[in-house]
Amino acid sequence: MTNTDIDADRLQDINAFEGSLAQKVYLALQEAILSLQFRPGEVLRKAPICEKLGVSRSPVAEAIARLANEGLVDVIPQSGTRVAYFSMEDIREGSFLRQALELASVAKVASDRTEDQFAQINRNMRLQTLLIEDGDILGFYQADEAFHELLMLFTGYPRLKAVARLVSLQVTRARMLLLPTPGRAVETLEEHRAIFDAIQNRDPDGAQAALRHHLGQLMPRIEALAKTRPELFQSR
Amino acid sequence: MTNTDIDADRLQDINAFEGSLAQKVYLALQEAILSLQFRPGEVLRKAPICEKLGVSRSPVAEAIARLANEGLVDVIPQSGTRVAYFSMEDIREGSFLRQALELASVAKVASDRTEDQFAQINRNMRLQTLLIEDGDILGFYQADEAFHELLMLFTGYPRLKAVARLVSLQVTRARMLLLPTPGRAVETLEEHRAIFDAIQNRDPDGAQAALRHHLGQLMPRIEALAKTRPELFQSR
DNA sequence: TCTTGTCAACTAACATGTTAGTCGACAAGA
DNA sequence: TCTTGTCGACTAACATGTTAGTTGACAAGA
Repeated sequence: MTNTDIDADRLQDINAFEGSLAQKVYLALQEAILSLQFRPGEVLRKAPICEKLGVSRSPVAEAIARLANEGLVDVIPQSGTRVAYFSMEDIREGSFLRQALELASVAKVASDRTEDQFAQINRNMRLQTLLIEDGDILGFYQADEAFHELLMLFTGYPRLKAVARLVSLQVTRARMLLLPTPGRAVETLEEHRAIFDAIQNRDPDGAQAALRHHLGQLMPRIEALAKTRPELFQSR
Repeated sequence: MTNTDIDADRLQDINAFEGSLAQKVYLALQEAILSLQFRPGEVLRKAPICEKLGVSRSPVAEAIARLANEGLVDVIPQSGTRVAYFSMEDIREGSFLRQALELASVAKVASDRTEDQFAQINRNMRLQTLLIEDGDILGFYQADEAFHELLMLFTGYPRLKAVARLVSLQVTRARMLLLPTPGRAVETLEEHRAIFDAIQNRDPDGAQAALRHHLGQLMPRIEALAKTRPELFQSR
């Protein structure tokens, strides 16, 4: 356990976020953890965080409690808090849960979609195509996320998106390690198109199959990371 | 909004639970809300709760924050906290999310189950049968829950059960209004048996279909409540 | 070199003090 | 009767004080 570094003050300004102080601190810390600015195993010290952000211990304590609940930090009572290591078990589970939710969503959307909803998905698909044509990988990444969010949004269940995000936070963090490539983007677009076609045809089973294939591409790429970057998966 | 009653001190002793003070208070309050001892619309006052439970405001505040996050209470900032009303939208969503998770689980279990796991499910099924033979409806209710928990447990994903519980808390609360009947218990057992048979035959699709049918029985019965007990679904 | 015991520094958890904002009762006026 | 404005009681959110428990460094002894 030589890796007991202390976190520095590489935190965004708190006012970049909105809500209560606790909410702001929570978002700032989560951002830092998910973007890997805070690395697995690093110790989170409350006092420096309070000082840096200019708030008292209460909102920081509440924020850390939420992060612990999400599994992004490990709290050792009466001792300390550290950024959670990657865990393949957690990531596999998160992937499974997310897939379960998205499969149910896409089936419902394929069945129940309105024409207006379809038009919005269509627009997103054309945007994806456009961004790939321009080689804007980062933009495509965002459109990709928007595509999945649209599917969940159109179920009409407002909490769905938040739940899906919650269960797959570890997956989201792990994805940060996968550098996006043009080749993979093209493949992704094709997989999205298969889902899109099934939705157009109001084919729930086809949409599920296409989505299952799409999401199935992710885990093998993350599994490979466990061997490339073993230090991030340490202990646990 | 004439229904601004104040909550009384009908709370379990805190030491019936374990964990930190905040955890104990959280569990005690959640218990009271889910069991409908605290009724929708009632105002939660911190001071009496602190006094009754013999703790300071900190753990109570943390407990209420968690309940708000789960949607069991509505916090009006700088004003007050009240027990959330039932909302058909919330309940439909919870049911959808739970079904999504359970469908994925049962398919995986039907595919991957070990003989030992099957034996445990088999034992639970025989227990259910036994309890119905004896007319022990309450016991059957618990075995029913254990049946579903086993399915989630055997996926090998430890958070699954907690997530499923989290997303369907409103459904759980609503179920408290459905008085269990011997007739429904017998039907339930038959539906469980269909799932069980598909698991025995390692038939994921069959298991999903059987589970879908089983879970599909619940929502219509809850929908009926919205007309029988409209006061609980008020406003929102 | 390897234990073992002590102790200081640090922490989470809890208690308590403070503040700004909301709500409802009630009175004054129309 | 109905509106309107004031004021006090209450609240969530935040700041700060307190406590008990853990950890790790280090020295004393084997």
